[in-house]
Amino acid sequence: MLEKLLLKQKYEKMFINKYINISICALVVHLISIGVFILADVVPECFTMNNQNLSHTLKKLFPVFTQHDLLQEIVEKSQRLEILAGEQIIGVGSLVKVVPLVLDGSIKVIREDEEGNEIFLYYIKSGESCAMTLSSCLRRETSSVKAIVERRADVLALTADVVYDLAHRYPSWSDFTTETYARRFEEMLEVIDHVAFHKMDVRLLKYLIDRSHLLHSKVLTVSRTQIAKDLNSSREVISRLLKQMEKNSLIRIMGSEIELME
Amino acid sequence: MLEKLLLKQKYEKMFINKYINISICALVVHLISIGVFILADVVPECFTMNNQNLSHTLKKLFPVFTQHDLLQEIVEKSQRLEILAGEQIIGVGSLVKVVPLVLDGSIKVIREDEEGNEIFLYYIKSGESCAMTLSSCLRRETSSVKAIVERRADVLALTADVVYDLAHRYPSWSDFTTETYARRFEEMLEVIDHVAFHKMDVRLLKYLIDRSHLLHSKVLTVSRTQIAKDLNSSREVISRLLKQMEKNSLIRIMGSEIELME
DNA sequence: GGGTCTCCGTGACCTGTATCACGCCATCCC
DNA sequence: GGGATGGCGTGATACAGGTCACGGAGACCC
Repeated sequence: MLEKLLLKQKYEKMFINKYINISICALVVHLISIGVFILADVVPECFTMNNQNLSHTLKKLFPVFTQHDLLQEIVEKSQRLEILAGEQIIGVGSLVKVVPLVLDGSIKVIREDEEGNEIFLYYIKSGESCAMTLSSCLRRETSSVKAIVERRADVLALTADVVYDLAHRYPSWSDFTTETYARRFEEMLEVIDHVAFHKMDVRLLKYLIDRSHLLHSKVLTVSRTQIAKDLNSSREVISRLLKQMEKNSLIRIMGSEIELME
Repeated sequence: MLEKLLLKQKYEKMFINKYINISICALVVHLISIGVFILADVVPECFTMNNQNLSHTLKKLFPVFTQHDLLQEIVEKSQRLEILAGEQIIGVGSLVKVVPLVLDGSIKVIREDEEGNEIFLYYIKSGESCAMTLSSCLRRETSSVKAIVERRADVLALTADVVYDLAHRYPSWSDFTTETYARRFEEMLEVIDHVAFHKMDVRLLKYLIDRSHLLHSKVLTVSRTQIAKDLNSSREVISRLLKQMEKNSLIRIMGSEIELME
C-alpha cells in the first residue's frame, strides 16, 4: 500500500513515455521538414572542405580528443545539425538515439517530473556534451530530462552504435566521457546544494550570475515567468525578490531587462 | 561584489579542504592501525585460494566484467579491505586515491556543504561502485561528497593508476563506468526531484522505503535525529511527521523502531 | 473600437517547516 | 546518589514562499 503511492508515479511515467515518444528519428525528419541545414546534403567538394574545417574546429573545442583518427572518424560518422532556438531536442521519456557534440550555441537541460514540475539543471555549451544522453544512449534507455536549445545550436550528432564503438576503440573517448560525467555531476551537486540548502534569494542570484556568464553579458532579458519556471518557484515570488535585490543595489531593472551590478 | 558572495564559499571550502585533507593513504594506515584485515598479509596458499574465490565472487557481483583477464587483473591489482560500520572513508575535500568495488555491506554517500549542511544522496551496495570517486579519482581532484560505511563493508580498492589503465585497455571496464555513472545520475535526479518538488512527508516516506529495501526489512531502527540530518530537516519536524504517519497507519512506531506497514 | 494574449505588480492570505524553549526519559560514569 | 549525555515530544512562534485575486500595460488580430 505504501509503495503504491510511489509506484503510481512510475506507471504514469511509463504511460507518458509511450505517449510522447518522440524519437530522435522523428526529430531529424522534423528538422528536415522545417528546413534545418544538414551537411550531408551539400555537394561533395564543399563537404570535403568543411570536413577539414570541422576536424580543425573539433580539435580546438574538444582538446581531449588527442588522436587524429578519432577526430577523423567523428567527422565522418557524425551528422551535423543546426537547431533553432526554442526547439526541444529531447523530451522526458523519449528514446535517445544520438549523442550531441555541441560546436556552437547552448542547450538548456531541464528535469521534469510526472506532474509537470520542472527545474533547470545546466547548460550544454560549445565544446561540451551531455552526460544524460551519453548514458541513456549507450544503455538504450529513455531520457529522464528534457533539453531545449537556448541559443541556435550547431551540433555533431553521433548515433548510439558509433558512440559504443568509439568508446571501445579509443582511450581518449573514454577520457572524454569521464570528463563529461564529472562536470555534470558537479553541476547536479550544485543544484542539490542550492535547492536543499539555500533560500530563493541566493538561488535567484546564482541563476542570474550563471546566465550572465553563459551570455557573456551583464544585461539579461529573461521573463520573470521563465525564471520562476527554472527555479520551480512562482512569478510573484521572483518579482518580489528582484525588487528587493534592486533595493539592495545588486541588480538594476530596466523594463524587461535585468542588469547585474558590479 | 555580487560574485564575492559566492566566491567566499569557495575560499572557505579550499580552507576546509586543506584542514581535513585525510587522504586515503592516511586512511589505509589508519585502517591497519585499527586492525582492519588486509588480504595481502595472509599466507600465500590461502591468498591464492582466496584469489580464485574472489574472482568468482567478482564475476557474480559484477557481471559486466565479461573478460576473464580483466577479472584477473582486478583481483591482482586491488587491495581488499574490510571497513567497519561508522567509518568515514571519504570526506569532502579529501583527495580520492582509490576506487572501491563493494563486495558486501553498504556505504552511505552524503553531500556536505561549507556550512555543514548535509543531505543524503545514495547508498553504494554490493556489486556497485561510486561514480563520484570514479570521476574524482581519474581527474585527481578532491571529493565533493563524504562517504560513511553504514554496514560493515568488504571492498576491493583500486588505485587511480590501475583504474586509468583498465579504462584504456578493457572495453568492458568502460561499460562498467557507464553503468555506474548512469545509475548514480538517476539517483541524483531522484534526490533533486524530491528536494525540489516534494514536501517533507513524501520525502520521509521515500527515505523509509529506500532504507527498508536496503536492509531487506520492514522494521527500521533509525534515530529521528539521523533522519532529520539525512533529509536536511530537524528532529522536531520528523517527529511530528512520523506521528502523523502512524495516525494514518502508514507505519507503526515501537519505541526506537519504525515498522513499515503493508 | 473590442477581443485576446502574455507579461507584470501588488496586497491579502495560508501553510509548511525551521527554530526556540522546555521537560521527560533512558543510559552511562563518577 | 548525582551529573552528564543523547534521544525524544510538544507547544509557541516566526517566516519564507506558495496561492489567490485583482488590475494594468503592451502587442496583436479581427
